[in-house]
Amino acid sequence: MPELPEVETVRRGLAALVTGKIIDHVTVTLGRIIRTPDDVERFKMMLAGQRIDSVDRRGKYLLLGVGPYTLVSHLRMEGRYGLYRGEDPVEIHTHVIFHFTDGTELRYKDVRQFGTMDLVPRGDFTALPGLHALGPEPLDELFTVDVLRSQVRKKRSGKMKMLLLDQTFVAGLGNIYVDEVLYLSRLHPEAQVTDLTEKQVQRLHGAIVDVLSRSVELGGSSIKSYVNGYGQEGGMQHQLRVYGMENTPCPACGTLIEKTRIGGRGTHFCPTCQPPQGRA
DNA sequence: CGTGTCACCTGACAGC
DNA sequence: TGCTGTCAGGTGACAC
Repeated sequence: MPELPEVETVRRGLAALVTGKIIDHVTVTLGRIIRTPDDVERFKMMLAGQRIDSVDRRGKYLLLGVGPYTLVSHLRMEGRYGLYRGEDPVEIHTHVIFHFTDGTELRYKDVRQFGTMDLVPRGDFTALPGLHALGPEPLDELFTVDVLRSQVRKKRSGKMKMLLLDQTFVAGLGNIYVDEVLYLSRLHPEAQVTDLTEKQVQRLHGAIVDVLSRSVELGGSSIKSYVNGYGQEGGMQHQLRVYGMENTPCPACGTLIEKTRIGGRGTHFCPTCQPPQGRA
């Protein structure tokens, strides 16, 4: 489900819905979701009585400030949150429920059960390598062409598709937006990182910022099941140029969009606008 | 270090 | 109808 724009949309919803609420107690019906601490009972004890005082995001991670802790939540493929009244029937695939003192509940649902929660000392992410080693935040004003260039120059080899999926390179891109960014940059997904020209680095920077910021504005892409904290779909799926558009004409040149498999991930591109040699 | 494969799960869908 | 195989927005472990 979620890449940066979807997680940011969820974050905004949660910030409005649960900031200031006090957790009375927590119910966990699928212990696997809770990674830290390793004892689920301890997880529940630590959260009882705490107030949610912030909802932030880093890359694809949601960061809830709860008393002396940060609750780090990763939705992986299909995790989603919703605010319910206590008397609302609990839907299938609900695995964690935060019961608030006002009678409402924040529920975490996850069909594929891939999502994770880690409760760590506030701001201390050293025990979470995936979060700790995250690359620059692409919608931060500090993410300049210079920053992107230095990230690119760190790489000795590799294909563009793999580079953009690497969360230590730039945080928050996933399979949808990587394909969209490569299309807008006119780069073939198998182009070699080391072959990037200065001009291509600049185009890449512009494409990353453009695609992600447009998607955040539209509330993300709803491809299958994604909805925000209010249960609403996003609007970015209607603006995707190549993802999921195989065998339809490229909006720029009319060539049929192709779908292949690179690094095990479905990869969509226009063979004309994104030639293998990567000139233009 | 890079890359390919698999595993973690369930559900949707195509094809037989 | 039902079976089988494939695929899905992510990441981490593992083998070369």
